[in-house]
Amino acid sequence: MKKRHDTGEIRALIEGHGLGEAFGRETAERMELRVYDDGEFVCKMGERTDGLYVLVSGKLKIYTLLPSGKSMLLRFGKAPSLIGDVEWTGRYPVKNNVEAVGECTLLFASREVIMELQAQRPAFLWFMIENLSYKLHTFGNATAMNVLYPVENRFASYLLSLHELRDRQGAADEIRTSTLTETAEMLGASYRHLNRVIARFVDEGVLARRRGRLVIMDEEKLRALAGGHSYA
Amino acid sequence: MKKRHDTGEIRALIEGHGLGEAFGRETAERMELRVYDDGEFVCKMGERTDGLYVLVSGKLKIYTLLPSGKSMLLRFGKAPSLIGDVEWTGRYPVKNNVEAVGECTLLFASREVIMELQAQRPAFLWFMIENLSYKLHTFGNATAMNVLYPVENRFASYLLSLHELRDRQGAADEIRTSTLTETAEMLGASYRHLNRVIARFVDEGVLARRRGRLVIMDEEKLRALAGGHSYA
DNA sequence: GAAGGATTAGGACATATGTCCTTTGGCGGT
DNA sequence: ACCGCCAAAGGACATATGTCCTAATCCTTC
Repeated sequence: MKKRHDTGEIRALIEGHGLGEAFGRETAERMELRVYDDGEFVCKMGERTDGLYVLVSGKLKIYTLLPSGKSMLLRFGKAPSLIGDVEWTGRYPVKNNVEAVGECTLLFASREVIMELQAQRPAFLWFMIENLSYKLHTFGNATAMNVLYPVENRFASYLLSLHELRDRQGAADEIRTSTLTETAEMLGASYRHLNRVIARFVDEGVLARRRGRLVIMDEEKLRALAGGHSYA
Repeated sequence: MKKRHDTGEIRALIEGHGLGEAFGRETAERMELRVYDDGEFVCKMGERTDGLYVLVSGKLKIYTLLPSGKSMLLRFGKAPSLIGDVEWTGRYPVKNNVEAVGECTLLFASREVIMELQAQRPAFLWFMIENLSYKLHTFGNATAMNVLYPVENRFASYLLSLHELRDRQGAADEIRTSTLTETAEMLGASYRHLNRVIARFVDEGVLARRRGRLVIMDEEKLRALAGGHSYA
């Protein structure tokens, strides 16, 4: 992770993402820019956050590790997503892993700066409230999806999320599934089962395997399988 | 649902639940007390809330209805639990059903009153933020539980939640399972399957069936089955 | 380019859970 | 007391998913 302190750039990013109202003028000078490489962690479970992050470019994978040792994908974060909003009050430890998927840039404001400049500003507090509300509101959907829908649908949704990401980055035609084992964990399923699902998809012409990678053959069918739900 | 406007009583409840700081002095006069009977709805999915509620006595069952027609238990709310905190900004429609389990009393402040008296008070905004953070923090656990654990464990947890409720109300020894079909829906399982699980529990001496009702025979085993997770 | 480890692919079998259907028993209404 | 309905109880069978194992592949390193 690399840090930058270009106040002009930070100011531009804040304005560009419509955050000018939430963060006052002066805050920009005290914020920094943090750039993460693919696979780097913005924060890990159990740690304490040092402040508040705003994703301004790239995509984040947010997931949790369970006592059983399994992991579960919660969602993907895209700009301008707040990270550490649950924890920045200092009351809770980090509960989920946040990992960069491709290069990511985040704005960062330390807890001290926020407490000093923002803690009494209603505009900022409102911003936090609306963001938290939004998360709670959408989180419900994700939960329902996890409980209700079989792996088949969740996997379709997962693929589409990555697919959209790919489009934005103009990368190759293949899905970036670091490893299928890992993907299986994301979905809270066993590798074996995911494999079965993939086999079925290939059978039905939705996917194709190419040298171990997956290629989407029929985006329409995939979208139908995802059933309107999305991790993105 | 019955309303009351006893300002003295409201003030006492606010103080008694440590909410004095969050709500200013003047707000009490503009709040009301709403009493719900067992089974009544505090709010239903899709409706708009009229304001913010604080549960001060009784227990609430919070669940959601899914497009597939199934329902899923999210959690039980106990005092002093905020209801409508996600929706009160008016940005989102109600997403979950909130139903009284036994008689419940809630403090109520309309959106107008809040906007007029609280929207610019950092103390209130902080209160909301901390509450939302708390919910997001705990919600993660529930989700994990739903995805990870089989019906057997979730049901054990559900029974214990109701059991604790019963203790507090000093009611009979039987579990209040309005109907097993409904319970099954709460757990996101089919009635048939829940029935199988119950049969197994009876086999193992954890539960007993008595005239269609269930009786806990071995609370220890039940607690072990719940594995430390709880909907309460 | 061969050895070794990781990753993928898939067979065999067990468990979790769903759907459909039948029987039984309790309880209100006549 | 009789009827009829609804919830409870459970059989039969299908699907979803897990665990354990084995074989084929790919990639890295020596």
